[in-house]
Amino acid sequence: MKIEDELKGRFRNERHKALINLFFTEKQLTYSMMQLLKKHGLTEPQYNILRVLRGFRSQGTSSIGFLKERMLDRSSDVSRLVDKLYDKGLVDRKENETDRRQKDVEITEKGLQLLTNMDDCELKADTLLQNLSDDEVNELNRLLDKIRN
Amino acid sequence: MKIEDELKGRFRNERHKALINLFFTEKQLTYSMMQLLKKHGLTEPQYNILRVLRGFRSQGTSSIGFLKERMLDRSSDVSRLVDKLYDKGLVDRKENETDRRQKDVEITEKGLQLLTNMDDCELKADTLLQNLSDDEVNELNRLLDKIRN
DNA sequence: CGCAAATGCATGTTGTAACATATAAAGTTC
DNA sequence: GAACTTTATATGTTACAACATGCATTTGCG
Repeated sequence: MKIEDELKGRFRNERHKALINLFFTEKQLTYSMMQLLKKHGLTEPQYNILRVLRGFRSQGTSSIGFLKERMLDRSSDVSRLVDKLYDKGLVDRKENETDRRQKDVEITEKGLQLLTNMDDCELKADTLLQNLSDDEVNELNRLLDKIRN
Repeated sequence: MKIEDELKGRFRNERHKALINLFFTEKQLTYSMMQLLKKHGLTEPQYNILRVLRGFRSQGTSSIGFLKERMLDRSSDVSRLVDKLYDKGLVDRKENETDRRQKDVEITEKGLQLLTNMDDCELKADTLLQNLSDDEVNELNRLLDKIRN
């Protein structure tokens, strides 16, 4: 459906429309993702952290700051997110030996298993853009990169 | 900057990257908008409501449900948003005469003046996509519409 | 070394999104 | 017109984002 109909609003110009369109589309996609994640008891930022931890597991533990850098939302409150994951037994946390300000965060076996069970999320995520052809996906990436410079 | 560098992550495929790219770009743009709005003491949904109220002013007052339909975020808690705007004297609110369940919401003079003073927000909003050509803006709109069907 | 600045993380506070539920009025059915 | 359903809005609760601040540790520099 076209955005004009969906929002029943008017736009100043195509540029304005594109901005709102971006916001609106993102909200819809985020909502779809969230519904999936909720089934597994995770929020989007929590899932994000687990995936980063798994991704960098071979390179050793990750500090809070390291995780923060890799979050979509840089203002993310990683300390408290890790708290939650720790409470659920999905990550481990200890003091770094050489820099005692840092915490070494690591995904647990339980966390890894959860991610494995969440394969459906990844599959679903890839279908969210199924209406686009491969070329269109590339074009979208190009345009989004360009927006941010 | 390309999204790979920004997030320092890896993506399963271009489709996955596009999804994250969309989320990430939206966050950046939202943040820019928010900073602007904050100068005027409004949040994005509050601003949104005021603009809708102004836009439909010639067609009479708006109900809460009418406003809800026109919000980006349909789950928006319009009742409480209107409360806030009412407290600030930016909108008026009275009971609808023919249907006493409904509330007639109306933007006040003060609200209209605030919007006028916020022209810079609109100008700025249009520059957020300034890196894109007109054709690219149209292409972006097309792709986003297509994502949502 | 001794001290100021920077860094890494934690925590307190405020506002708001998300969700469920409540309340009241209007519409529908018989 | 009584009973039920639907609609319009309000409110209660929980979790989390945003922002500021605090505290401990490390770093840099005279």
